[in-house]
Amino acid sequence: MVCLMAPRFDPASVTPLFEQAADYVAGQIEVGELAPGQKLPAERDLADEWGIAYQTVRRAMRELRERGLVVSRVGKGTFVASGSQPT
Amino acid sequence: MVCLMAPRFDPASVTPLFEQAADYVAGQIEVGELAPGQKLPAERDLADEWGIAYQTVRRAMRELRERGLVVSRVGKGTFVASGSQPT
DNA sequence: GGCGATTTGTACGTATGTATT
DNA sequence: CAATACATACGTACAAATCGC
Repeated sequence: MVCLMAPRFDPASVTPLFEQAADYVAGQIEVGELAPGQKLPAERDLADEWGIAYQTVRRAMRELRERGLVVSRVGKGTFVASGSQPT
Repeated sequence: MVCLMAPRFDPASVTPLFEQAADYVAGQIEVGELAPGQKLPAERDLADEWGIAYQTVRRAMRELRERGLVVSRVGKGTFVASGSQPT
């Protein structure tokens, strides 16, 4: 099971929460903590675990999708994209 | 067959729809209109009858489950919990 | 055992309203 | 005013369990 421990995002930071969240996941992928094909927790679960709003997680995931780092499918989940490895 | 007439929930109210729905069912149980062991209509049917979204009914049912008023089983349905009577 | 219908459960996608900064 | 964030609600797709045939 993928964990993605609570990374304590900072609401007071100049970088917005959705950016912090996206960068955090991107980092986990780069480091290899999240492997291609691996399923992420549900967005609403992440919202709960991270203590931020669902729509903020949505936006973070949108960022990651646009960067090609993850792929989402309705009814299935969000997965680390194939070819998102640190070479 | 259990009916649970359309109670005309108010989308403009400060109390959210899922809360209104949960309170409505809870009231029916308290009054004895719904007896322990009795099967509720399917969640999607309730959504239709009440004119609200399935996921909103889901959340109302979640509330009721957390209050111990109903029990749900996959493939079977949702039932009024034993010990949910008005004493 | 298989198949279809029923029903709850899970999950992403989208829209809107409100509050705060 | 605009961007961010939160909460609610609706829509849709996919999944698993149960039951009757």
